[in-house]
Amino acid sequence: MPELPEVETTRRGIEAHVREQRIEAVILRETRLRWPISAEVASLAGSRIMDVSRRGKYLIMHLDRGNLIWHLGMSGSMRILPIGAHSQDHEHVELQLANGQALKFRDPRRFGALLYCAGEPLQHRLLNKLGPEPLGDDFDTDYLHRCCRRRSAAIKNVLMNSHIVVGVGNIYASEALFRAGIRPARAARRISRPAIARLVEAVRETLASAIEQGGTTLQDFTQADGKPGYFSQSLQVYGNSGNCGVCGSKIKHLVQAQRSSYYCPKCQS
DNA sequence: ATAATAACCTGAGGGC
DNA sequence: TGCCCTCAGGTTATTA
Repeated sequence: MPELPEVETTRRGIEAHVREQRIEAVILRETRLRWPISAEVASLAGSRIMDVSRRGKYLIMHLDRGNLIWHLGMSGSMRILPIGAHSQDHEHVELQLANGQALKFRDPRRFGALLYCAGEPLQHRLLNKLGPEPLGDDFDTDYLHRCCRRRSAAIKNVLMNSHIVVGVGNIYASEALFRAGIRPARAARRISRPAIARLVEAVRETLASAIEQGGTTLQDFTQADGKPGYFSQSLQVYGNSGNCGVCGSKIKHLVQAQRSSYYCPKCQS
């Protein structure tokens, strides 16, 4: 589920509630996530959360003793609720804080992860080979053009490769390609430099706009206060079985790397 | 190195 | 009502 905007929305939603808070108790109801939650996590009661940062789709809680690295997978979400609030199904992890609030991690499909990292979290093996942040200065036309120049893979698959650029998932890949006027199946090496420049801007604008609206809710995702993300209303092609809002053409659907893609055959080439 | 494919899970929705 | 099928925001490991 969550792509970069949803993860960033989550980070912003929980930050003020968890920052500087002591963890009074760690409750692990289900440790079988993407990787088993290690026993070290259970022994973090008494530690303090210094801050919450984000790298790609990972959330990083910096503690006074090590770090917690979270991933929301396909169906994960976090909420802040008073300790003792009624539990839902699939609330696998709960951090009870000194301020009386609990951070609850819910993930029906269990593709998410919670890892303990004693050292520098950005050096963790899952994070140390990630591509640049799409909203940062390192993601520019030169960079993406270099990545695409010799690749025969479809541009949508290139965009979704976290070793090339982080945070762009299945929804926003289709949306950004629509904004840039590029078909998702185009071979990356066949895309002109001006089109690459448009794509860089399209990715940035799409993600920034989605963050402003609290992300996109299709099924599972909620913000930390329980509200849905409102970018769903701004989707132009993803999940659209009707017509293009710009030209009226019927939106086309295809499957790439086992994922659904959508595009307008007239606006995108 | 790059590219394609299967795998990990639960739940919702449609057709019969 | 139930059963069977397909599909869903991600990413890693394995294989060509």
